[in-house]
Amino acid sequence: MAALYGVLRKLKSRNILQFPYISCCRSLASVTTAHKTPPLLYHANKKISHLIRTGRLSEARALFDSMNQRNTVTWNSMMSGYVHRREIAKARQLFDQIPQRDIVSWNLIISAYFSCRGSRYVEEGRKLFDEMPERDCVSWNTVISGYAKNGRMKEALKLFDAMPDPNVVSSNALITGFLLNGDVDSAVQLFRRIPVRDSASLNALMSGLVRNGELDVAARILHECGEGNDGKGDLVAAYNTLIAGYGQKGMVEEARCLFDEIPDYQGEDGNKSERRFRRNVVSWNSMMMCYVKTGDIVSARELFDRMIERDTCSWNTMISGYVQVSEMKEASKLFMEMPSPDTLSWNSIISGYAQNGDLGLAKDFFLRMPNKNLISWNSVIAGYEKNENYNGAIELFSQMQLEGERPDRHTLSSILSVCGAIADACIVFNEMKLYKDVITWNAMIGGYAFHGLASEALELFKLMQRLKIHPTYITFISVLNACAHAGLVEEGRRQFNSMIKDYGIEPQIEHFASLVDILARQGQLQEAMDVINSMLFKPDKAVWGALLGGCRVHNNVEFAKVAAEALIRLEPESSAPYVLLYNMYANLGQWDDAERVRVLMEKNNVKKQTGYSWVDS
DNA sequence: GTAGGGTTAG
Repeated sequence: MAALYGVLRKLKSRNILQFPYISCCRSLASVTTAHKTPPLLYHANKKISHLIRTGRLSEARALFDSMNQRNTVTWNSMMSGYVHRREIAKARQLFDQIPQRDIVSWNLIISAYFSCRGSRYVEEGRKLFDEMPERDCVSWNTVISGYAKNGRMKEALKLFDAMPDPNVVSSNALITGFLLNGDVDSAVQLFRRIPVRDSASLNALMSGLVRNGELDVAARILHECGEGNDGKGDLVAAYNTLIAGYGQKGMVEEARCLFDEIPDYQGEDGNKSERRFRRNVVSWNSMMMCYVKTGDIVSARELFDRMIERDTCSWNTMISGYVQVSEMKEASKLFMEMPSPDTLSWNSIISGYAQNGDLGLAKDFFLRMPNKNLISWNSVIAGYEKNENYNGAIELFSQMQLEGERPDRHTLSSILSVCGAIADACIVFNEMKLYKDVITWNAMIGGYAFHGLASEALELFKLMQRLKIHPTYITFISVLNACAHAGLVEEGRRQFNSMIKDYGIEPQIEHFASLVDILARQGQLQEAMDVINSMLFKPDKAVWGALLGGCRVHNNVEFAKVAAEALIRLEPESSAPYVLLYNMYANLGQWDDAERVRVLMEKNNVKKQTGYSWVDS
């Protein structure tokens, strides 16, 4: 046994036969651990990992704390629970306490740091990687994919060149990274250079190409890889990705063609059936989703009825289809019929009732659901807002934060619109005596800011400060928004700094977006760009949108191009950035550039939405 | 117990 283990170790260090090795090693490891580890400890470890896999982290921790004997596997399992939840401080605490760390302990903590956004974490992860006493290929792959996921391809490539045995996993990570940055050519080139590709290589390439709107390239490569390949089993996932990609763009016919290319065979055929090229659940789900996207609920249902094996996602897709066309009866019928509804199923039903004006049922389901998440709250709050039940929305908004759920931009946009009837909101606010906490203050300030009543928002903020009510990061989003609307550059900067210095609130991406907005609106575009470059966050839609908005007002094509390209990369299907850029070029008489934008839009199959004009903006 | 890839909800 020991000799065999040694041989496998050597193979591993040379990176030969990754997958067989890993599966071999897993079974072997469990055999050896079972031999050496006392049975009680062995079973306790199993239980911890089971609890973590089923999301019962606190139970796992209780068991961990109660154990009087632990080995490194115990520590690592417990750590992995925190890593999964991105609770990095707790993971680190455990890591620092482990009596005997092994490579897995190091790999775990490093992967934790790299999976958090923000360069501070990346640097810490890298520091640990440099410090670790011994590395295996997982360590290298973790760091390379970590850099790639954070868009830092320079470092990723440098490590790729430096690693002792470059392998297919790190190549796949690089492909993903290139495509996150929109670098299609490099991704395709690297893909072609991989000596022995596996199914994940093709899948990484496919999903990236689809995200970048390069459906033609994706289709070509997919068919190239399929030719002369009789073990086509691995291709199904790639087909599924492209089918879904066509669906996103409403190209149902192309999707259906691909779907029909996969042999229609369902059910068991006894031996090694998994490796055969045939439709699986995901293929059916993806095709169904294409129909749902275009509102063709009949065709979707046809597929649903033909499926022999349905999973939760099949049910959810079908339910969301009925919700979309407001057939709540059928939606809830399926919900009742389905074997085990998950959080997503509940959320679909709740948002369905909420959107269709049945707040009572929406709230009923909401109260009954077992595991609420942020989207559950957002769905029901959005429902109250759309149905003009403002008090209800604000009440839920408060309740949500009392239960420790942190609002995001979806929540905020509902709650800001809630203050749509600003006079009503004001009355409600003044009448609230008992329940006026920081959250209601936030809602009110946000309401003023949203309606461009900047001085009212800032006044209220000052009053709040005088009353010694501690503002939160949400308060500052509204305050900064108010400054943006009122064109108060200096005030905005001052508030941004005061938030950090006086209140110790770390700026989030929303605050940066506001700051960029403030500067860009006043034409300080270089300063706005400097802010973007200085952020630890990867700029998102709001940030680039703010910059683009400023560019438009101040007719700055140079920065507009940068912002529009970034937006197109983030949301290739949205027509707004194309139209904006087109109009700017047209205004300046740069017709060649304008035409290029129009062609690009056509190539990406983006439909111009009503409400945007080619001529006037 | 650690690294890369496919479908669904606000």
